[in-house]
Amino acid sequence: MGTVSKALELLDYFTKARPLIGLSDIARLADLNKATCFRLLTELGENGFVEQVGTSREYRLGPSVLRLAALREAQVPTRDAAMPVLQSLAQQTGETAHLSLLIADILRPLAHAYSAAHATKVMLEDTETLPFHATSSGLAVLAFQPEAFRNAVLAKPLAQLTSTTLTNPAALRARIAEVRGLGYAESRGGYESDVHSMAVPLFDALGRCSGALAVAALGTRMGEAQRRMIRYALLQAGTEITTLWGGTLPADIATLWRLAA
Amino acid sequence: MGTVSKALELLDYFTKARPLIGLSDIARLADLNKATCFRLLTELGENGFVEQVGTSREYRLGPSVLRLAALREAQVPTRDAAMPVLQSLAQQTGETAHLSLLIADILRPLAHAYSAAHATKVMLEDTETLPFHATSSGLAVLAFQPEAFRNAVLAKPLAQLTSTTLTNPAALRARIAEVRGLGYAESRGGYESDVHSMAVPLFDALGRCSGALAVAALGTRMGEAQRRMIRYALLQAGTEITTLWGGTLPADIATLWRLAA
DNA sequence: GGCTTTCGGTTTGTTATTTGAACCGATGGT
DNA sequence: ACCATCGGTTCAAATAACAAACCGAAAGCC
Repeated sequence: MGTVSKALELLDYFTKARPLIGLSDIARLADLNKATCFRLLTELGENGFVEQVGTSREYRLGPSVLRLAALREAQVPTRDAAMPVLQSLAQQTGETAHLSLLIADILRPLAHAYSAAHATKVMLEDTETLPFHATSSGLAVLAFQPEAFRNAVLAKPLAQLTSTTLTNPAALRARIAEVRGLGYAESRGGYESDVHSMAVPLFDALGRCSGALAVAALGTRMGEAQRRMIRYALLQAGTEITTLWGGTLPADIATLWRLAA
Repeated sequence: MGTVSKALELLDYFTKARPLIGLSDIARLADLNKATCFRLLTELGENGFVEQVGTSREYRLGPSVLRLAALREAQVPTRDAAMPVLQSLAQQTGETAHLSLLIADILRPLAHAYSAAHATKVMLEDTETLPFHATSSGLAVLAFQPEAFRNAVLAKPLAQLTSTTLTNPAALRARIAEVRGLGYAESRGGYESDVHSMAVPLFDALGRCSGALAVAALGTRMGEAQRRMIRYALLQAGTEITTLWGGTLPADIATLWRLAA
């Protein structure tokens, strides 16, 4: 791995739960030599990607990322464009809606919207990564990736997150094929035991699947009628976001979604 | 300069006016060998910091920056916290308000707000960098930096942007000392000949000046009464934003502002 | 159609940067 | 007084980055 990747990877260790990291800590996390790590952090710091704070000299993300993100959104309004649709999806379904993006081969939540309809709702403030095999978003994305990508994901160890998580590669392949045939994915307690969710893939301008849109609800609320309602709202919202992104639905998906709606 | 800095610098060549850049172009811009540049871009791409688009394989900023910016704002709500104040400042003064941040020794606009009061207003959609010597924001920030920083800035060539731009280092030093004594800065056509502006410095939690808040108006509208009104609104808004950032005004500035208000 | 330029991308041997272990002084807990 | 750990530094050894030349494809241009 190149030096640049090592430096950029350091940025990935900052999360909501761990916003400040000391030199020794981050060196351990990244499995890098402390001196190397120091040099990388210094260089990141000189460019405003991290900054040091307080007397303990811990590092945190710097202001440079703000400028870049603003620029990216100005060019490709991914988040801003999707946000209203996401909010209306949450309100329509009365459940938690969230949108995730495939970034550097990892599926990451980008935005979420909650509904006020129920006192109990699925929260995902601190989720950093969505496992492909255990979430509806992951399955939806996986179903529309090149075979090579799927193989790479299924070749890695698959965590048994709950008692119902599917971890058998062969079984997952069958499941994914099914998702591809339906045009949407469903997960019943595969990520957290009492959460059910449904997701649809989202596509970019070249027809590649670049993310997923999902609705997550307590399993106890997921009756057949509710499921049908959510599926309908998801297909609508998925079409809308893909359109807003200037994306194109693959013809077969477009057909599937039209029939299901 | 280290490899990491070179890679990060590449990201800085993307601007609103130049959102897509080809390999050869960016190599020329950065004055790097094409092979080197290619490797850096590839590595940035693998981490989602840039992506290639279209048949011409040009590069643009990738989605990774979104995630990092969201994280940064969650930890240090710089932009989100300041935005409402900025908007109210624009509305109050009837002119264009903008906020800039000192990032890696460069003063960059982070956000701006327009007023609907006049059909003619100062636009700064495409401004990427604010020259320290020729803008009120620049002077305000410069006045409250360590001496070494000031020296470094004044040692570089200073562009004569308009007929009234001050470029003489000695004269600028006197001007900056004056700004330090007043607690705010003013520029009359130093950046664009028909634009006058006033700015106040903003401070972080350690009392370091980390940015500036400014109001820019057409010079023809900048009478004495208008200037007094804008100065008052600026001091209020500057205090407010510094407070929102968890920053502390240096005692002398706090006194100056109290007296001026 | 053929000539030239420029594009994104690749290859190569040489060179300079990155690396890791050991080392500092400071700090804090026992 | 001791030990562990912190952020940061040093320097020889190892590795990754570099520049130049090259490639096929596409785009002007005659």
